[in-house]
Amino acid sequence: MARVRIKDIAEQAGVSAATVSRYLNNTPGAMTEDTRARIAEVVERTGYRPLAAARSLRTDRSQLLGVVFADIANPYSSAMLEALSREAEGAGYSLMTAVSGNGPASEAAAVERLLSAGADALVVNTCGGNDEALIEASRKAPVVLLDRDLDGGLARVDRKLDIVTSNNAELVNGLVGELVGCGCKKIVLLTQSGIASSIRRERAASFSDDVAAVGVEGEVVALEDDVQKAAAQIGSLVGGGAGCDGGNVGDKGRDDGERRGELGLMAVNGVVFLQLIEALQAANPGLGEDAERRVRLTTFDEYAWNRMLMGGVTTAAQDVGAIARAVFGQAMARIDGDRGPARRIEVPGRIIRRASTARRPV
Amino acid sequence: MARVRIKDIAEQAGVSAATVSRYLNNTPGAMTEDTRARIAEVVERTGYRPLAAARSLRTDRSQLLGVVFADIANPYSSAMLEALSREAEGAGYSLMTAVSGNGPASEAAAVERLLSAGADALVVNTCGGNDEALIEASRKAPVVLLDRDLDGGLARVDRKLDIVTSNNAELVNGLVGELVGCGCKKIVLLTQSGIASSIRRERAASFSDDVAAVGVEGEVVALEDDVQKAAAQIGSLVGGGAGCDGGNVGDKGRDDGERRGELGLMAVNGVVFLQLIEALQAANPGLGEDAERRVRLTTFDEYAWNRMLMGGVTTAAQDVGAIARAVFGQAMARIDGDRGPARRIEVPGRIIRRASTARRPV
DNA sequence: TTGTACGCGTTATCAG
DNA sequence: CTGATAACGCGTACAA
Repeated sequence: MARVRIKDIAEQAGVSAATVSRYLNNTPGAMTEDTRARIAEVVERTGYRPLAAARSLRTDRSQLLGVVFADIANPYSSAMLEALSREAEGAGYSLMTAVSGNGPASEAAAVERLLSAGADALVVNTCGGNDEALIEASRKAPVVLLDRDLDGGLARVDRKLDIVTSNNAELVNGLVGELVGCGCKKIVLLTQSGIASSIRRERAASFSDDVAAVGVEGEVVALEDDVQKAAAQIGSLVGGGAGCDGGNVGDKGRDDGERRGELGLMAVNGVVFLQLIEALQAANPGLGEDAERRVRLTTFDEYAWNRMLMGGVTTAAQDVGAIARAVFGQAMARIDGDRGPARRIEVPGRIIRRASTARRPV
Repeated sequence: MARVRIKDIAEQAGVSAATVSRYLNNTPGAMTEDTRARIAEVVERTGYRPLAAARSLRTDRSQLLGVVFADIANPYSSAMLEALSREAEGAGYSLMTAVSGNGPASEAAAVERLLSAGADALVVNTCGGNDEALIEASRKAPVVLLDRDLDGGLARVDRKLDIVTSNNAELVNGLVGELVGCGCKKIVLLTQSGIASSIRRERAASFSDDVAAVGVEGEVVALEDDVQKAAAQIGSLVGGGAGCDGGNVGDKGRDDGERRGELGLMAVNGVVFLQLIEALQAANPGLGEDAERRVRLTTFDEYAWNRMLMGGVTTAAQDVGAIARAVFGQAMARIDGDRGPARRIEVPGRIIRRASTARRPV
C-alpha cells in the first residue's frame, strides 16, 4: 500500500497528470464538468493528498509559517499560539514553533532553523538584543515582529520588518487614570528583572509621561526574580505606616483611613503580576494582615486569575485575536509579494475595570 | 541575489555536486581532507543551506514533528511544548503545532493537516472521542499519544500507537495518602466538566480504589464551568456546620476544632484547580471567612501559583522534561523504522508536600 | 576518493 | 479544454 501519486489519479481518471494538477489547484477557467467529476471521484475514493515536499519544491512555497516565542510560559504566548493557529488553519497554513526562552542566541538559532526548515515567513516575539539576526533573516523571508520591537526600533527603517503591537501608550494611560481615579498618590510600575524588552521600555516611557502629566509620584521598579528579594522590594514600597492600622474585627469595610489606597501598583505583564502576588503574600506577615488592602493593583494581560485574586484586578487587556489576525494577514501579504514600506500596526486593547480600583475602598 | 544551490557550491569548490552532498551528510568513509576543507570554506562563506523541500522529496523525511494539543491554555501544554522544542532542536527537527481546543472534530482535522504538511510523526495529546481518526493516522505515520490514552485504551492493541504518560495511579495514591495523613475523613476528586479524557477516567478509577483501601469516604465530582454553579457545588461539599465557627479575631491559628481539615479536595489538573480556587472564593461569603481553612487542597500539575495560594498547595507534579524526552525518543525510534509492538511508557512524577496538607492545622 | 546520471512528485510552459 | 514535457534541488547507485 505505497503512497498514491498524482500519476495514479490521472490514470484511474483517464486524464493526464497535468489535468489532475489543475483540478487540485482549481484553476479559474478550468475543465469540463465531466472530467472534474471523474477526477473528484478518484481523489475522494483514494484519499489522495499531494506531497507537500514535491509541491513545495516546485512552487517555492511551503505553506509553513515560523513562529518564535520569547517565553511560552507567559500565557499571552499560549493565547497567541492558539489564535495564530486558527488563522493559519483557515488559510491552509501550518505553524512551526520555536521557543527562545528569552535568550538572544537561542532566538537567533531558532530563526535560522525555521528558515532552513523552509518557512515562508517568520513571526517573532523577540526577546531583544537580536537586531542583527532579525534584519538578516528579513532578507531571506518576510519577518513580522509580534508585540516587541527591535532594540533599535528599526522596524520602520529597514525595508521588510513589520510590527504588530498593542496601543501600549493608551493602555498605560488608562491604568494610570484608574489608579489616580481611586485615590492613589503614588504609582509604581513593576517590570521584569533582567528582561529589557521593547515593550517594557515603551510602557515605562509612557508611564513616566503620564504620571508627570497628572502630577502624582511615579517610580519604575524591576521586580527581582527571587521571592524574598521581591518581597523586600514590595515591603519597602508599601513601607512607612505599615502594620499599625489595627486588625479589622469581624465586620469589614470599616475604618477606611484616608491613607488607604495611596499606593498604586502596575504590573507590566502577567508574569510580573504573578510574581507581585507572590511577593505580596511573602511580605504580608511583616506588613500586617491587610497590607493587600492598602495597595491598589493593576496589571497588563487578562488571565483567569485576574478575576478572582483580590476580588478582581483591573486589567489592561490586549486583543489577542485581533493581533493574531493582523500578524497573519501582514505575513500573508508579504508572502504574496507586497513590497510596500514596513508597517507598524497598533491593535487597540481595553481597560477592564474591577474591584481593585473601585472608588469606594475595598 | 538568488538562492544558492548545491551546484554553485560544487563549482566554486571545484568538485561535483555529489561530493558536496556527501560533505553535507558527512558520509562515513568520506573524502580528502583537502576537498572537505575547500567545500567547508565555500559553504561557510556563502551561508549555503540545503533546500528542505528538495531534500525531503528525495529522502522522504521532512524533519518535521507534528504536535497536537488538546488545550494550549493548560500550562501543562505550554511546558510540554517548550520541553519538546528542546528535544527537537537537539535532533535537527522542527515542531509543527496544532490546537484542537478539546474538540474531536478539530483534532481529527489537525491530524489530517499535519500529515498533509508532511510530518514524519505525530504527537497527540488527544481530547478523546477520536479513536478512529487516530488509528487511521497511525497507518500513515507513527503516532505517539501524549498523556491521554484512546477511549478504547487501544494503545497496546493496535500496532503502532505508543503512549507516554505519568504514573497516575501512584500519584493519586500519594495525594490520597497526604490527605488522609493530615486528618481528612472524606476526600473529593474534582474533575473537569464535559471533558471525559482518559486521564480523568484513569485517575478517577485509581481514586476509588485508594479511598476504599484506606477506608475513608470518597466522591468524584465534575466541577461545573460556571463559577456560580461551581461555588454551589463546593458550598454543598463544605456544607454542614458552615459559617458558625465564629470570626477569628486578630490572632489566628486558634480554635482549631476537630472538625477542621476533615474535607480533602483533589483537583484532577491545573485548570480544575484554578476553577476550584475561584469557586472557593465565590462561595466564601456564604461559608464564613475561614471556610478555606476547613478544607485540605491538593492538585495535579505544578505551577507557580501552587506555591503561593493557600500558603502552598500539596501537588502531584509530572516530570515534564522526562515525558518530553520519552515522547520524542519514541517518535524518533518509530521514524527510524522500529516496528516493535506498541509501548506504554509511564514516567514517574512526584508528590510535593506543602502547607495545605501539613499535620498541624494551618 | 570522486564524478555521472537518474529520479523523487509536482507544477508551469507550450502545443494542439 | 487537455496532454506531453521540462524543470525544481537534492541524494545515491554505479562507474571510474
